[in-house]
Amino acid sequence: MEDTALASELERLQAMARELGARVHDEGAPAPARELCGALAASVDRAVRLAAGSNGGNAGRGKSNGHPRNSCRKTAKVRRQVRVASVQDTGPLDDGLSWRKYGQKEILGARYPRAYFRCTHRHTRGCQATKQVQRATDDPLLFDVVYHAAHTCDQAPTAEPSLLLSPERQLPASGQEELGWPAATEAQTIRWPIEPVTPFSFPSSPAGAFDGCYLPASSGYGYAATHGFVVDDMEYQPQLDDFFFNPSELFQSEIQSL
DNA sequence: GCGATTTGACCCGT
DNA sequence: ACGGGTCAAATCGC
Repeated sequence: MEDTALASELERLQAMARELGARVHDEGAPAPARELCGALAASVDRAVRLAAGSNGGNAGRGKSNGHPRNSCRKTAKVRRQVRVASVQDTGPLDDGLSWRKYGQKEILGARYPRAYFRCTHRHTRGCQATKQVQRATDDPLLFDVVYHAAHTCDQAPTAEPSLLLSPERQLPASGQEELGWPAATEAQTIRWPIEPVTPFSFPSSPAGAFDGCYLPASSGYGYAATHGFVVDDMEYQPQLDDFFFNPSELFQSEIQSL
């Protein structure tokens, strides 16, 4: 998406978030709903700032470690990069897929370490899917999630990208056509452990944990976060539109889960 | 006991 | 030599 279009969409989202907040407040919605709206507004504001910083095509991406991604020797394998915003600093990451953490490294110039995950079924089914998750230096509530390869095991992402805010910018034209990505898009939902000692300790989750709902009905982590996405992939646009035009439905499901 | 996580060591590309 | 990615033993939790 071009930057101007992105900015336009974000402005619309921002306006709707404010409108929603006003309505929720006026109609005496439950406190959790009002808090959620506030969190949404904060997340949108961050997204707008990021988009503003993306003029010239670098919306915070690649800034996390101070090095352009092209400098990474494995850049060619990068399939999708997703910048994820967590409104509240609670709850672990969960995308409905089964990931197993196999490493974590301090990255030069980055405040937070990078965590490495691979598919739980790597050995049993030979699934080569991996992802890297790193908290953004410039905004601790944002996460850069980089997916490598695609899941070749049977599991499919069950979490729909219900809160994709906006494509951040396009990936370099590095052969997405050969990815074999599942038809269902992947999404990240942030649930943080409260003030984690190590920034990345995302318990893997069994497929089906979300049951198609953007938030599970309950969680031992105490759901708090509304989750924003800033995605580097145009495939998310239809879901973006859904969110833009049906935000109330989304929040209804969230409120019910509280 | 089994599977997941942690973390230091090792490997590899630049 | 350095930095990023992965391995694998130790540890933890259910």
